[in-house]
Amino acid sequence: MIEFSILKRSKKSKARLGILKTPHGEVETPAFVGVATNATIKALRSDEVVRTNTQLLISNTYHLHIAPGEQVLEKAGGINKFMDWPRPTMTDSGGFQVFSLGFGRDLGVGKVAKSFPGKIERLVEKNTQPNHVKITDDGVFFRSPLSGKEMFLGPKESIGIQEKIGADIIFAFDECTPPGATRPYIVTSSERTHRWAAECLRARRSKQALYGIVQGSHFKDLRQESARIINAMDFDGFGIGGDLGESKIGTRDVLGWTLPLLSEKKPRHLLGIGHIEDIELIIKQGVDTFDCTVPTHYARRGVAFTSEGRVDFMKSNLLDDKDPIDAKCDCLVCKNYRRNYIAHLVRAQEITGGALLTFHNLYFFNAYVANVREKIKKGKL
RNA sequence: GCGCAGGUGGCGGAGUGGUCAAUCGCAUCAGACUGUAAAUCUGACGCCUACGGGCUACGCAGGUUCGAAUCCUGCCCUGCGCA
Repeated sequence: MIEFSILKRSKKSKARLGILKTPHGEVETPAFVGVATNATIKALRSDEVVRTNTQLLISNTYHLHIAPGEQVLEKAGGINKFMDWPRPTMTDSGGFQVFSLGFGRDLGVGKVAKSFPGKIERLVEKNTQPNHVKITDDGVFFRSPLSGKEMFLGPKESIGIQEKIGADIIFAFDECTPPGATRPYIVTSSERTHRWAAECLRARRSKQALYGIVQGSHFKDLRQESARIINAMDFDGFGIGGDLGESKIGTRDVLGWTLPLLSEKKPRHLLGIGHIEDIELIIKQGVDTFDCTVPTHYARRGVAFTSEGRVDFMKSNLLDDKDPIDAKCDCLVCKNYRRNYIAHLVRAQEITGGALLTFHNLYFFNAYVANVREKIKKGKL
């Protein structure tokens, strides 16, 4: 059960300022969503995550089903109580794992094609299957990369698991299609995703908000068709998933084709996109929420995002640097710690290094988006 | 002093006659990362290079051999044991 209200529509772009009300409180949109795949922002306590001003978290059906199992979360009283997180939550359906453990793994790529120049030498043709995942009309057979155990996830299974996990917002089970998939592949895959979307709606018993996911890769007509089909169903909001083209322009185009076809009254979530340089671009197209692993993931690799760009704390010259991570940041880490110490921790592989950078990066991303909201409010964006 | 073990690239440590500029790990350097198989992965890592290759190297100095990090002799050094 959610309520979404739009406070302001930009005159300069398709950006909108809104409030998303959930059983666990309100979210000011546009909002960054922290990725807590395994019911945690890796390296941080939930109370610390609150202090990064993260408003909303997304966890993962596939991972929590494998361990500890959704029953554990159900018995714990739902994911909020389980992880002592007081604010709103989402769960992804496992649709991304169809890709990441399937073609993504085979091809050695992520969902953003341009990140892997020259790597996608093999097109994914219709009727081909990935090596470690089997996609059928009813759902997907996975083999856990950790245990090797086989499991099946389809629309009904995903919804059943997500209901037990108990997030405020859940997603329809879809196939996140790989970059390099041919048009015939996308046609077949999208049809299946649409069928699954309808099944997810039928399967839902809870009062959780359910978002349908638009696919269609970088093909304009397929994206538009998918948007129309998903929009016609009784979803509470929308996810935009899959391959978003080979450049920022591609991403802008896909959103430009898709979002105007979706009901204005319902929130739109862009799945898995959000480098700093993407944020204004996607918000200007009318995205309300978006999640991205980048701030947390890069933090554990020793990279901080700052007002001056990325800073790699593995570089030895930072051992002599007595400045904070970002002089313009007022997060707890920037107030209390200097670069030389963090560089030492990162280089010595001390977990505290990753934790401090995770805190800063999340704070920085949230502050960045808060500033974008401010710009919309002031009519600057 | 005697006995035993050993001295290999920044470090640890393989190799014990040719396929060795020398497995591997660490460190170092560079790159990647967008609904997290991810505190991960990839590459470089003696010197020079017109990228074909060339040069110097396995404690030091000699020797044996077509050929030595690998065998022999002497020396130096380290650890352990016994005096």
